[in-house]
Amino acid sequence: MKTEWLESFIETAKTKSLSKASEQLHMTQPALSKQMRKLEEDLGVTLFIRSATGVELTSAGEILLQEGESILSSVHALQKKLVSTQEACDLTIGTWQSMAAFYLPYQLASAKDHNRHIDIKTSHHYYDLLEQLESNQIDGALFDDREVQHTYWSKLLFKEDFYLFVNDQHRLAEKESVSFKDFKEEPIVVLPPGCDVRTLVEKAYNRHNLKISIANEIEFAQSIMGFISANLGISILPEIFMRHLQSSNIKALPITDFKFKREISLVAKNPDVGKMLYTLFFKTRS
Amino acid sequence: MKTEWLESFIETAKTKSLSKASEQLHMTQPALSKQMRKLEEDLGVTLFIRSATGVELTSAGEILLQEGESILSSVHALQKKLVSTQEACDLTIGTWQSMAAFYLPYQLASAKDHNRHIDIKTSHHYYDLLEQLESNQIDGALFDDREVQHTYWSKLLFKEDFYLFVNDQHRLAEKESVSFKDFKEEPIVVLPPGCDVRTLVEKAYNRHNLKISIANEIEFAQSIMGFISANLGISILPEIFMRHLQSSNIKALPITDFKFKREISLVAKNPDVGKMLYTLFFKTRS
DNA sequence: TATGGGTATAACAAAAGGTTATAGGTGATA
DNA sequence: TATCACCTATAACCTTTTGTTATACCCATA
Repeated sequence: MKTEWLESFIETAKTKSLSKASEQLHMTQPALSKQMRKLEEDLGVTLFIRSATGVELTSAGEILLQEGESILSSVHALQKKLVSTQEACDLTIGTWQSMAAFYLPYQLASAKDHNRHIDIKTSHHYYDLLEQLESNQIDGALFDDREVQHTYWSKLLFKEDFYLFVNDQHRLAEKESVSFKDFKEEPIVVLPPGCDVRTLVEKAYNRHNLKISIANEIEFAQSIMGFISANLGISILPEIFMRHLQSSNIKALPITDFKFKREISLVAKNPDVGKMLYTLFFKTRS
Repeated sequence: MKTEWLESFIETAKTKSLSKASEQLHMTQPALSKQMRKLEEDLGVTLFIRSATGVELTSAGEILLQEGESILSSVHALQKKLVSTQEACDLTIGTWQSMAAFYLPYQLASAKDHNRHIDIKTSHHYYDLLEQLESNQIDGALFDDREVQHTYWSKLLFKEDFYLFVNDQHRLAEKESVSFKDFKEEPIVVLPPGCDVRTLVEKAYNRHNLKISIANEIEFAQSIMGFISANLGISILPEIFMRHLQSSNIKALPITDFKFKREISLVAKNPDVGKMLYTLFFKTRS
């Protein structure tokens, strides 16, 4: 049985007329006539006595009119409750600014059929993210958690390579690709410690027994791009920063001997919430 | 929203699996998958977290599982109540045996979509029918009520002519039609007084200033046919008796100067019940 | 007896709901 | 780590439902 039929029935019973009710219900009279036949068939009872002057209720119809309304209203109440409980748990995702700028919006946009509000909170450090997860300020976090001790639910989303970002006037800008020896002496602009990019870059330098020479430490990745654009420095950043680079004077060069990749995972305290976030926003759709 | 969706949801929530639930519900897994998407869309909430290992409920789903069952059961209870109140008022129709034999069964059969039990009670006299109407032993009666004083609801169903019924060996059997002068001397077999056929036949004789000559008075119309079939008499009966006459040795001849018609009406004490009976069983369908 | 308001039906178009076939993810296991 | 069993999602297709318009018919009434 359809609740819509019940609504139609109640209107029809009240107006004692299929034609009048059909106007109220914004449908045609034959459509309503069919609906009411369906309802009678479905319930197995005769609800109306139809005549050329309108319809009147049978005794079964009278009962349905009384009790149907209460059923309908409990359905509506339930629906309201469901929606509100869902709204009550609007979701907040914490991550780096780069992800918030270049990745998250697209993912959120790709999930059309959800009905939740998503907030995004950006951080500069692991421990900010972990703290916010622990205190339920955020429901999920996006970062490379391989070097981080935690007991949360986690799910790998994607891996990405690192590139050397240089101004197109830089001496290396002509090259197709670079290796550590090409720039090992050169100071680079880095993100602050506690961010996965910084950790991985340091690991890569260590692996080559090189000591990283830091030109500047900048919290906002966007500012690093500004530095490079002004030819004030170079930097090592993951692939995601290449987006929106087309019309700029910055080049991203593959680093042949940078063996590490960044692996962004979705981390959540509550596994159910994590799975839901994953399913709704990050699962690759065909 | 469809109650069927709710049932499907509950089964799915309980088995935590679309495939398993779909078996229980006797449908295919993709069909159930579609249903649950529809339900989510209709309610505007996410009910499941789907994964390759099955589904789990979101918090909205948990609530729906709890409260949905009670809604479903109240719907089922309501339906039961409706059916039983309708069954409680099974209908009884009173009429002559001829109507019960040649007319009523076809009318009842032609109304396929009702769901009531109809009883038929036969009588030989007006006052039996009226008494049973008054005492609610019958809900409706079929007879020609023009000569009967009553205050009930009434609705004309059809009119029919009278014919002279004779054995095919009878001297009049060769004629295409007859008039009163052809048989005015001949005694006829009649139904007892108090039945509309008898009343109308007497009126017709009176109109011609003839005195009816009664051969036999027989309560059961069927027995009259036996009399004629054995060539023991002739009779004046309405058209309805011509049904099932094909393979018999009885002929029905139009009576050219029999001006009266029988007018069978549906008579009911309660107008609503009358209208319902009319609508369900006697209204001419195109 | 024409007319206006009521319901039912026919014919058709659109939407919903089902089916099979198949893809692709996940976890257990050899 | 390859494979298998099992899960859900999607595509393509067919049938049923549900809506529309046009029209017939019934009935009360002016």
